[in-house]
Amino acid sequence: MSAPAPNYKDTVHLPKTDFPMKADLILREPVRLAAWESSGLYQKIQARRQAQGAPRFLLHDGPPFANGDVHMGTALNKVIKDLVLKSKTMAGFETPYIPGWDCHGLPIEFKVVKEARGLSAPEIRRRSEEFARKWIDIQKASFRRLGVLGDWDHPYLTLTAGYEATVMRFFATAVDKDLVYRSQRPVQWSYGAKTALAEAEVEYQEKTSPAIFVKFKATTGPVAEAGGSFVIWTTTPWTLPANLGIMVSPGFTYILGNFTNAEGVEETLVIASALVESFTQKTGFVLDPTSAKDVLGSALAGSIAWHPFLDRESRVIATSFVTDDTGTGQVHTAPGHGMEDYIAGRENGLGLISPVDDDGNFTDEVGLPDLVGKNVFAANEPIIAMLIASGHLLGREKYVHQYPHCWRSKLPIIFRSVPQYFLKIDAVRQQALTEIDTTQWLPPWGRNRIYGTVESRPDWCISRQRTWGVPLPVFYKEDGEAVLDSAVARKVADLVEQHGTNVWFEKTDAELCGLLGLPDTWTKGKDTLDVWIDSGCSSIAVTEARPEYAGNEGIADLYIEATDQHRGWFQSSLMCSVIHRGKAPYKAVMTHGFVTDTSGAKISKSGDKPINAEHYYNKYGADLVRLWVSSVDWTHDVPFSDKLFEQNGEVYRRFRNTLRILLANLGGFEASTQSVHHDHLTVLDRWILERLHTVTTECLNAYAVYDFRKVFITLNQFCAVDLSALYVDISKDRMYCDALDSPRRRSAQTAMHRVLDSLCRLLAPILAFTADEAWEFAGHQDSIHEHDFPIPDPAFAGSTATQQIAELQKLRDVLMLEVDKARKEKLIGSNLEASAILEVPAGSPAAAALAQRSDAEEFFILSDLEIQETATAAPVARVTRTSYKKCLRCWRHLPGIGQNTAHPDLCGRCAGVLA
RNA sequence: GGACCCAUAGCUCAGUUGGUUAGAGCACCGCCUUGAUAAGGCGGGGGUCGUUGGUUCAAGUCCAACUGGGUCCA
Repeated sequence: MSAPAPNYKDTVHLPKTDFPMKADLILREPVRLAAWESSGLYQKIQARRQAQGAPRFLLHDGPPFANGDVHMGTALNKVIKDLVLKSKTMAGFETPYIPGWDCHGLPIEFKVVKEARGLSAPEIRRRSEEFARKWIDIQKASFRRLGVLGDWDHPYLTLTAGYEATVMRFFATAVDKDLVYRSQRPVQWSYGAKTALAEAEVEYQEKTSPAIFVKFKATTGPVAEAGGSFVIWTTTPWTLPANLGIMVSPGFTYILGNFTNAEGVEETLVIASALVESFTQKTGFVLDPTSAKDVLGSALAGSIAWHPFLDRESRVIATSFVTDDTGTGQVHTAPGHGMEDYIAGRENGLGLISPVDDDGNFTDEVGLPDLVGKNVFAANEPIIAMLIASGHLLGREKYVHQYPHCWRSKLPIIFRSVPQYFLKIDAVRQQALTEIDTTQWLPPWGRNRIYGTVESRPDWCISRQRTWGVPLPVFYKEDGEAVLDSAVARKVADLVEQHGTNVWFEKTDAELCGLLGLPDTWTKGKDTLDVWIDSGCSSIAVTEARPEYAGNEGIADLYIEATDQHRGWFQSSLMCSVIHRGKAPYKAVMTHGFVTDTSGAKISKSGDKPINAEHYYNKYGADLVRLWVSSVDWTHDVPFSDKLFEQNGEVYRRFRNTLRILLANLGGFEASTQSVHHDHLTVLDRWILERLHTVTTECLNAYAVYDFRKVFITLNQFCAVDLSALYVDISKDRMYCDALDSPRRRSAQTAMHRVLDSLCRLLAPILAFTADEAWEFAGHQDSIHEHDFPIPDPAFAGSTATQQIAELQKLRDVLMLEVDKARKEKLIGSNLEASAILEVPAGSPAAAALAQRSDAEEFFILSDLEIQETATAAPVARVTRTSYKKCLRCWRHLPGIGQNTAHPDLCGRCAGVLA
């Protein structure tokens, strides 16, 4: 007879929102991005700050090389920059961002030349530019897709005429300051790429070299008087034809004595005393102790020895370059083939021989007809054979060491002397070092990295024998004399600014001289400038020149690149800036680690499979990539794997669902008219706002020091622990079942509204798309990115509610343990079916926290709770199944159900709501 | 060989100026929930904090050495 129970579900205020649970980032992000771009979001953001007269924060973009896809390392770099910019923006700064690309250089030219041999210089350059522009477009699309905001329509490119002219004018400045010279000097030469290489273009790889002990007959000095020979040890036999000397250490003690090997060969030799034992071990020559005599290195210096296979003397000199860890304590010196050899040779007037051509083959100058035209490494064995034949080889071994290789051709480099142009580093070194110490380095150990590099770096070889680059603006007279004239360089720069650098390559010598008003017999140089000069000039060509940056005088607040740039761009920028304006181009420099595999080994390097960023933003969405970046410790290398990346999917879902439930609970809430004054908020609401105050403060502090990981962790825990597990769960009863405008419900909505607003703002730099989406569903017409970070509300700076809730949480833990036992014993199912007795020590803080019984019941999400103050030392809980009836609307089991005749199945509260 | 960095749960990491029983997220196991549901809640297992010494009433935390991993430079 009884009528079916009314369906009370329709009377409950369930959360309601159109904000989708499923993110569909791959579909939604591009739509939002298009809206940002078509509305000119970046420009609006900057314009707003300009109108406010906001302070400027200038992040100068380091130009990635326009070559290849955006891999996770590139994405890491760009997203970190964007996190900095977005957070600085929201913290109140004007943050103009002009992205750039490094366009010239060997890697591009290498690919172009590989595809087609025998191209003319202008054609190589045309194809190189096409190649660079293709990759700029591809990379640009990736960076935009990742949500990086900036002036993408007006980036800076090092290949534009204006930029190239600036580079030439910088060269002119250096000439004016007498910092440029031309010299035959050993340079690191790649015969694979046929060019000199910069420090940063060299990578060390393991190589096995033939190490040999070679006898040099003494002709004068103490060794000659004993009828003996000097002995050198070298891993580069091919440099012996260029030998002009033997270095010894003046302080070492040398043993001069008779040595005999197993075959009975007897030699009178001189060996550093510390190395006699290893010499014997490696060559089999044993010293006869009775013949041994000590000679000090300083006594050997000045002797003359004779070259083992050329009709030439080799002078013994004393230097500080000799070590006693390997070899014989006597160092083969070929000034044309090594930096230390060169310095020693110059100081001692040895002269210089460098009989090797661009291809790494011996020239006529080598003095041995059989070797002419042979690659130097292929000449090692013939030279060794010759030494054996003449009896000059005392021993040989295979020697495995780290040897410098060309970063492009992967071939071992050689030291070779060719006429090159150099920048005098000594003239600016002290200033550069001083500037390093006025710069802030993040992390701090970066200071030592660059300081050491700058302290020890030799003069900067700035010429390259390449085509795809800025021409080195020098001419040569008929007799070959180079004209280093800043006025000429500036004229070339003006010409280039008008017509582009191709004019240099397309015009004949005579045409060019005509255009520049030079004698028509002069010829143009064939070198280009090192690309590190290009990018090193960006503070002149961009930071100082772009109107957006006017007023900064070329000094940026921050540079951000990977840690390898300490010896790359950070250094070249510093040197160029010190030469140009006597100051560092940056106030602070931040470096991040490399993306590595999970074992810590470098990936995203040529040779290994690069991890393409496109794969990840197309599969998971840009916000997932951004979230991953924010979760990572950029001060060290960043391990990466699919599994690690996907771990963040769970975190993302938590953020999204937290935003969603807040939005859903706020449906129909008018904050301006329906908010509850903070004096009338419930303890629970007060508590979450106190937590929000703390979280906001922590996040703002973390953003200020670029500690995005701290923001990530703080917000994740706030959402997971405070909001999801506690606040949202606990407030459900009043949100769903109270009257729409009950004070407790409005109190919760007041708090939730604030939490949502702050959460969107704090998340915005990281979840650029999702935070904006939530912002839209919260009823805003504009973008979250046009707003500021939340300001912590001092009304919630205290901790009265926090302390009270902390007590309740402890009691909750005790209760939940028992509730869970009861559930596992099938005594109850839902927590609301429990009847709990909680004993707390009388007079304890816990007892005080329970003073508001209804708050406590709500907090524990229990309907039948009895509290007893007892003499127990610690709180104790007991749980049974409740005997109360269930209210069919709010599902709590309460006394008094059935008393309302209109709604016999409802509790008093619910009946009241429906009345 | 030189300089620097790192070492805490299966994974990624927190652990403030040394001070109760070392925490979080993810993963895993069990239960509840169908009114956040391609969600949510509760409970659980799991760590001799790289090793060995030292300072201290007290060390994951400070010092030294060592081991392992990494980066840069020779």
